[in-house]
Amino acid sequence: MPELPDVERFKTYLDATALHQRIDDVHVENARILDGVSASRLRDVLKGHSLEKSWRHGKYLFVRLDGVEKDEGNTGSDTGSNKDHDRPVLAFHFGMTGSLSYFKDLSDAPEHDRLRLDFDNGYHLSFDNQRMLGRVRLIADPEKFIADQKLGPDALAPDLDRKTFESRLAGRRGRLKSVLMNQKLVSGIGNITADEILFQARLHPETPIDSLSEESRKALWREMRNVLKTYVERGAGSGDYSDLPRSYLLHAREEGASCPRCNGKIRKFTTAGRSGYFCPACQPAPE
DNA sequence: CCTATAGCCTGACGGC
DNA sequence: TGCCGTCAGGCTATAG
Repeated sequence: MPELPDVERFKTYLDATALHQRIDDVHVENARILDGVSASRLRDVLKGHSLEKSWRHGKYLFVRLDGVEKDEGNTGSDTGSNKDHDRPVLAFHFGMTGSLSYFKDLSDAPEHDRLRLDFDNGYHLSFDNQRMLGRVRLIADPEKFIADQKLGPDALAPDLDRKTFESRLAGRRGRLKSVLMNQKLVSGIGNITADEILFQARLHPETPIDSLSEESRKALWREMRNVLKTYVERGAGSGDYSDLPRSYLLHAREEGASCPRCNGKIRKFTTAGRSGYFCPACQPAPE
């Protein structure tokens, strides 16, 4: 499930619920979802601290910790350890399934609770991750993390402009859909939003990226921003995307469904092991 | 360097 | 009802 719009919703949710509360305890229900940090170290680092600020980059949700209590024996000398960049950051990635869940009663814990924080107000925050393809990390430097992962700029970053976008796609030879989903070029687009962007831009998913006309490249840029913004706005809150415009492909993700725009038949196809949908009439094959 | 393909995981669903 | 294959809103390691 979690693509850019979903992770944006998780950020809103976390901001509205779990910030600024002291973490009393940490439960790692399944250590498989941890990467680069042990359960005991994660607990040691989190305990007594609070979540202070979150932000999203592509499909990652970062959460900076703050020190509610100073470490023992580190009280006197102020060597700059209080600066933002010295505080560790939690990095959530949800994989194909998952979400965050904030609740009071443990009986309301999600079924696939993999990591749970207990706050001093009696509430809990759980990392819900059925298929365990998601990962939680503890990182020192988010900028470095993004650089190390070679992640491209966030697809909705305000300072990402069309020129930069196009320059990042330049020189690629792959098919349109797999290029859009390559997080190293632009971060945040997944299977659903890739299909939607291509549908709205009226581009065939298997168009070689290097064959796009100037006009098509403009449409691609425009619809990438439009579609992602629209998904974020309409999905905000519930994560129910049924309120998307009628002209959106999301309502017709089924072989043989009628195209929301031309009433032709929607077709199912497979690229890179992922199944997708498109309208052969609205999105004619290249050549 | 690049692109395309298995494999990782669990669970829901449809066909037999 | 039960079993089994398929498939799922992602990514990585590996092959070509």
